[in-house]
Amino acid sequence: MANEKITINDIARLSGVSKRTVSRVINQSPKVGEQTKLKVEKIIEQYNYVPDKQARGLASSRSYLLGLVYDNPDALYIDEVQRGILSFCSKKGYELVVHPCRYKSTDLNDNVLDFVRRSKLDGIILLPPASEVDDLASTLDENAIPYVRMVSGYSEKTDDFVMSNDRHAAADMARFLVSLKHQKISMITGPLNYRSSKERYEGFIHTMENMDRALPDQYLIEGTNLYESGIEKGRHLLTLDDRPTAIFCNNDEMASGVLKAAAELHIKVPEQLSVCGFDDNLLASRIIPALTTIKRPVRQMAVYAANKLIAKIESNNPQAVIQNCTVHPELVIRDSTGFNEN
Amino acid sequence: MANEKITINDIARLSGVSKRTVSRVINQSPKVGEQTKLKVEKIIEQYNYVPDKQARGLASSRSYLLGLVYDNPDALYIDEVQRGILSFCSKKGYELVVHPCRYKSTDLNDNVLDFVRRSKLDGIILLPPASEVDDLASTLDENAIPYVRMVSGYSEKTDDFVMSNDRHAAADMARFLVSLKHQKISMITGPLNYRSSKERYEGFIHTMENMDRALPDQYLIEGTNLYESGIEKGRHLLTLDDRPTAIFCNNDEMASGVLKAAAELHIKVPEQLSVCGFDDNLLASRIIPALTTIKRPVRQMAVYAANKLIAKIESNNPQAVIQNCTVHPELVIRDSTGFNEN
DNA sequence: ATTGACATTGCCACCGGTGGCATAATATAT
DNA sequence: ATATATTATGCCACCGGTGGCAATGTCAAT
Repeated sequence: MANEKITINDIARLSGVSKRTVSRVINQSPKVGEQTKLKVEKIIEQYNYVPDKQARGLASSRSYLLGLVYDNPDALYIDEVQRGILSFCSKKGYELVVHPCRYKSTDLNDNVLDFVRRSKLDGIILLPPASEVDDLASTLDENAIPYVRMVSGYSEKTDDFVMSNDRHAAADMARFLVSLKHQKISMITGPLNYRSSKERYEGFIHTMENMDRALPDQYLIEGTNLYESGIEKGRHLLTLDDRPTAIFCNNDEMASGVLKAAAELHIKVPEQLSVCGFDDNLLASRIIPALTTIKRPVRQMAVYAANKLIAKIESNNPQAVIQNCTVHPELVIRDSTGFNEN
Repeated sequence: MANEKITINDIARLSGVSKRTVSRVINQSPKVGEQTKLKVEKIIEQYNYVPDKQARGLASSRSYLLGLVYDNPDALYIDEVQRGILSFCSKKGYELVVHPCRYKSTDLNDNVLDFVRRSKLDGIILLPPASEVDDLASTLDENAIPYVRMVSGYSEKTDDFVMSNDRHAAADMARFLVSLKHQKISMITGPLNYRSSKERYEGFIHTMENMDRALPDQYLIEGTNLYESGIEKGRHLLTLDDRPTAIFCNNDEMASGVLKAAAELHIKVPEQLSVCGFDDNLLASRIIPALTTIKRPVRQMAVYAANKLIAKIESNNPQAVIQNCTVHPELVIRDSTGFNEN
């Protein structure tokens, strides 16, 4: 099966047409006669011919390579995203090139531009928080580089976005905790300059306010999204004179930290304290007690993103791009939350 | 800075030599006059010229793309490997294309071959368990595709391997548990057809035997490396009439499962039971109690692998390849193990 | 029969590099 | 000085496709 490599010239000769016509068949050009097309396709099939990406790229300045740009320490999230993208793009004949970066670095724009140019990527997918940097998006626009941004929140300009409605999910969490009769509810937010953190924060506290349960200042703390931050802020909250009975964390990492702090202080979860997170990463189901959290359909988002990006690349008219891609995370109730006993 | 793209022809014209000579400079050919070389390099520098990978690839059948082939559900491991490889290969001008696969599928060989051909990859890195399939390695050899295999264990044919001495590390664990005065020690192995599982298994039980502490049959169980398997086998072991006081698991995933089972059965860790794993993935430090485990220097292995692969690709003589790459995992003692109290 | 419009196909240059060989320049031997 | 080896450089074809345009064929309209 794995013969010597066979080129467009071979196919042309074997099917008795010019290579240009074969090229047209490959690219599904409409201006090819029906029977010619069938004849060529048959030969292509028969010899298992696949066009050479490099040659194609050189001639048409395409590479059939997509880039994934991220600055996110959450390996579980990254892995899920990669698998989602690959599941879609590999069947479309694209491959995925990965590119971790430092989203805060001053040369982020140049760095990403370089990345795209060096491998002539056809387009890139941006993950938070890099996806939140509008300046980067502008630069990509200026250079006519197709891209899709995965973000939390929503935007009118849906063309370039795949969105997750974290705000709504955080509101669900607020209602859930209240339904468990908690009176003293606290939240450890992520860095509020991150869009996702802000969405979750606002969704949560606004809902609380609407139920006349506005969070007092000492119950509202900004963390860094890291485990260590969860421990630190957890310790702080749990040693307050009037400690909360429920803590909602911006992500599972910090929620794990809070569990750690609670364990140190011999506070029982969920009997004396309810803890919940956001993401539903692997940790959430493994840790003891298993975390009540919010599951983001990350893989689904990644599939949408790949779909959208390829649509953008392959169509010259932007209308062809699939429409609004918004995804709804949902509450997953496990063992770290319970009725308030007081 | 980001001018119109500048090609080898521009450089040739600007520096007053032929493009062939510029090509020689780029490729560090020795047959270029010293001052010519300097002159051209200066122009290249000045105009920030980078050769086009596709054109280069088309002409020389190289792509400057490396592939990463894996069938491993451990996202943390994969992420670490990716970052390790990238840290080395990006500065050498290579990019990384990722390719999850099903290592058991009957068309693994064809699948991987296809992957390599479609994108004309210069070489690939294989991760366990795919790296353990000798048949795949043979196929790659036959097709003259450069590759490096990351494996647990050792091999005489060090050329193609980056190895981790898991056997030795497992022996350390055996000695550690014995030093804690445990008498009834159990092991949940991974699937013994995996090389890594076998190495850890043998390192552990042989060391136990050498200390006259051979494991009785009922304390030796084969698991699947998955969390659920840890729960199931854990339950089984902990409900034996004469249950063990220490359980060594082939990986952290299963160790987490055992902790879960222990929690269900109200067995206190580490007071009544010591549990330990292998890998030191994120979970290990986050779970409560934090796991005693063995840390594999995964990133280091990945860097070695990239280094070795690129050396193979770039040199025609195999001697240039860096020598023996063996890495030594080490014991990390945390809170899930303690002195046997009986 | 002639012409024009349109659909189909082919020809050739070109994308940006590298390989092989010829040629020019310089050093060494006779 | 001349022949000979050695080094440095240039020329041209080629890698495997695509773009633009010309050529050919078909059919309806004049």
